[in-house]
Amino acid sequence: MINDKRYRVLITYSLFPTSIGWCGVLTTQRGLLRLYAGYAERNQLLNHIAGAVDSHKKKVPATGIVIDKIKRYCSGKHVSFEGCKMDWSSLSPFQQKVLKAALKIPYGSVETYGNLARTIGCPRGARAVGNALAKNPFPLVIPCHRIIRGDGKPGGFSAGGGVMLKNKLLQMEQLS
DNA sequence: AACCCGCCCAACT
DNA sequence: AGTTGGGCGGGTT
Repeated sequence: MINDKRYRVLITYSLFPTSIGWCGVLTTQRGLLRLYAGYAERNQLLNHIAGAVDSHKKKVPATGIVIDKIKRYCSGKHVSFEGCKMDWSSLSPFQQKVLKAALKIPYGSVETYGNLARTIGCPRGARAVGNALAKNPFPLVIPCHRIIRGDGKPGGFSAGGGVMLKNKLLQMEQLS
């Protein structure tokens, strides 16, 4: 539950439908706080948001740079999320290291959990990397779907649509 | 000090 | 191709 004092200031949220399902965005003045993607039902998403933050939040229209990028990405466009301001304050140093390394994997390419572990100087930390990615608060923007297992299988995906969505995103990027 | 994991690798069948 | 078993490191309770 994100109900820390430091978040009490203001959280805004928006919901919007896309080709990969309902998506949602939570923001603070520090930037993007959390992103949701791939929900079949709007209410599902709403419940997840309700479970993640307390009542100090305000609904705002689904507009803005980040949301526009997400919409374009979901329609199959080659979108760079570079420059998106994100609120990292609730993440551990290790999670930040993993997510920032994942951020560098370009559109249309993939990397393995093991290799990502090596690039952050943690050569036997593949599983720890998976653990950190499982809690990625910014799916799509931080492309955790581009990280797959060493044997070529997709591995897991904890955002809205599960592994099905992971495969769909990878397929979308190959075709662009 | 136990668990739990979006893993990996070698060694099998 | 699938399965098994040991090892792994970070996070959570």
